[in-house]
Amino acid sequence: MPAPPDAFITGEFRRALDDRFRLTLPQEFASLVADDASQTILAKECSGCLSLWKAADWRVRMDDGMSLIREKIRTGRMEQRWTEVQRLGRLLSTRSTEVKLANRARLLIPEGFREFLGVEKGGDVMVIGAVVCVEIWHPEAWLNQLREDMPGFGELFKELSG
Amino acid sequence: MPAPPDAFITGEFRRALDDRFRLTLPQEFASLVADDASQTILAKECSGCLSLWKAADWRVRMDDGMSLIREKIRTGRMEQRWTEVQRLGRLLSTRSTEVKLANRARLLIPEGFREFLGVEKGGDVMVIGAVVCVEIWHPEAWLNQLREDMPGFGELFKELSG
DNA sequence: TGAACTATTGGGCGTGATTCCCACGAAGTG
DNA sequence: CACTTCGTGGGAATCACGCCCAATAGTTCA
Repeated sequence: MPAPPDAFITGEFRRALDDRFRLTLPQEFASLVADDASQTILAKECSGCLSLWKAADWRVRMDDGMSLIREKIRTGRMEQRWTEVQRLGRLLSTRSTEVKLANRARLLIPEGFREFLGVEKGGDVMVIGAVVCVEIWHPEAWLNQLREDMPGFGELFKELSG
Repeated sequence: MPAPPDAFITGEFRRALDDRFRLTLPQEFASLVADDASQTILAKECSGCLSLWKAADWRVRMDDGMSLIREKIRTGRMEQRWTEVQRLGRLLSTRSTEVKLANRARLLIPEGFREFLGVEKGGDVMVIGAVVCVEIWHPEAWLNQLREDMPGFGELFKELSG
């Protein structure tokens, strides 16, 4: 990530979804992933997990394919790349969307992301600070993830901090 | 791409065809693929998928392809391929039509395109922004496409379709 | 301990989006 | 000509979402 002046995003919370699929983020998270206009990027990570990003950070993360497309389009040279652009564009569309937080911290999970998260209306989710973004987990998926990742924590921490 | 710095077309929506094979586009898409006279190009992409283009963009896309072929023909590098060229010519004819968006951003899917899309009247379709065009997918075909393009999301589909 | 705040949650309501459904007219058929 | 099919237009019920406020719960500060 681009050395953000922002603090690391950390913490773990249990939250419940509305019957309208609204989720109020812990206020401290909201300010870290939203811009002044309360806009953020909501993305699909893996089954049972969504993530929230500052638009700028998300763009950086996506840059693999997208910036290339942007360039091609800008310069109008796209010869044989049309279908490729279409394909990536398609994926960009399913993968993420921009959303606005109401009341500074309330997120409406859009259709399409609900099924992906796999939580019923009114159900619980885990909201996790993942340093560079906020993750929203289906409780069970979260447990599985933990079981899988925890043993490697010490190793990973050493690797990333050393 | 034409100079007009049109915004990326993105977004994913589920929509229903009405009993007469009409599809109301998400209004944000309508203006991005239609000109002032509400005309757009409807094209066949692959079985289960149609696409909508601004006429200008479609022309550019075709020309990019055509000029390549023209070049090959001109330089005589088409020897054995004539039957294929012929086949291509044939396909070009059915590949696209110009359609007019009626009243409420409503698109009548013409005969010939219906079977290609493979959705019954009243059935659901997915409407996807593919950056340079809008795509209309048969739900099943869309899932298959995702499975193919996003193997990482593998588990999801097991759950969603199971 | 109590008052003042803040964070979180639940729900009302208005507006616009999406559907469902029907009417009208042109075209096709026997 | 009676009857059916299809393209078109539009009315209207329904639904979803944005906006806002009220109630509750939890914390901080005198």
